[in-house]
Amino acid sequence: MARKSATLDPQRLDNQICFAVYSAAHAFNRVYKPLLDRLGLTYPQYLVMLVLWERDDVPVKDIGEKLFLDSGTLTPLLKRLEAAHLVKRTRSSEDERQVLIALTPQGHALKEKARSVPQSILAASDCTVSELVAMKDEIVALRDRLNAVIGE
Amino acid sequence: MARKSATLDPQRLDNQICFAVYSAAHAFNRVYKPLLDRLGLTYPQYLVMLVLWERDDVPVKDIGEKLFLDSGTLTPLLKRLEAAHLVKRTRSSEDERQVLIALTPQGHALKEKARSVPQSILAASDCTVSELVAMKDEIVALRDRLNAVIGE
DNA sequence: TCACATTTAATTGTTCGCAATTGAATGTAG
DNA sequence: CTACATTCAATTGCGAACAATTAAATGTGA
Repeated sequence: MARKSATLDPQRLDNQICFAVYSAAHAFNRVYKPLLDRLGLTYPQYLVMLVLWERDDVPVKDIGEKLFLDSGTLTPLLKRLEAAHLVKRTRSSEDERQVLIALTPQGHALKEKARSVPQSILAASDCTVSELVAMKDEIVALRDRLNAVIGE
Repeated sequence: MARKSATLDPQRLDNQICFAVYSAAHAFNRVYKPLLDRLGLTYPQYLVMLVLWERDDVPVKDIGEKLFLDSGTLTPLLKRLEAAHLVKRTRSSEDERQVLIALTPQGHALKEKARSVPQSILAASDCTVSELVAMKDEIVALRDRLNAVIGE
């Protein structure tokens, strides 16, 4: 068996894009932590709030589709947000299977307090906005190709 | 307040690179799942095995530094790998604080069975090796910049 | 040598993330 | 209208991930 050079060996940790993505996600999480602690949010909770700040009063399913999460993750998370008085959960009267998530006044107000978060992340990233946008678009395209394979 | 256009609003979910990375990591995990199920590994366990296939008989701390994980994550994970007879955990005689992780024969043998995993991922990614390598390098550079900020 | 700090893994408690299942509501084919 | 299938949220169980703490071993300075 021909020994592959280390820089090409596909079974080597440092050659795997998945590990790059995995470890970058954790690095982001650690940068976010102190910023979100001040808001009383975890990172996944922050993502849910981002969704709700764009459009309020949405069923759990819609949040799940945007974030690629299921009810097993969202139900307890949303209950914690409700316990923190940031959202209200009400069963839809039109379709009683659905639970609608609406922001409370405190939930709305938190958007202002969170306004500085993205620029702090940009600073920590230490690169230009256009570079980040380009990377983001590439990563999203890769993610969507991966998700397409899963759907088969 | 001037309303920002949606494509520039930094508080919008789809404009955030962190969400791109976060959701791509989950997409990778879902692609890996059926492949790793056949090996009896979870994705983090697979990462540990990748480390050990490169260098055996290493302390927990070294694994943690490579994967950016701490003992709170690794200790129970390594105990599960030990229960699956893939590794052996022995306290170092030179430095009794350290626990050395060594592959069992089954652990070594699993490397062959795992050989096809990277190419399956490459196929699912649906892009060229050079594109993936370029993206990987960009993401690693970003990760390292983020980790540098954390260390301050 | 002795006191003190550092290193290392383990432990505890909380929160994600997902598979699998459940149960209720809704949609649909005959 | 009645079966049957589908949709949706909730639940259960397991495996990460991490903060905070603990305990033991080792290193260091006076």
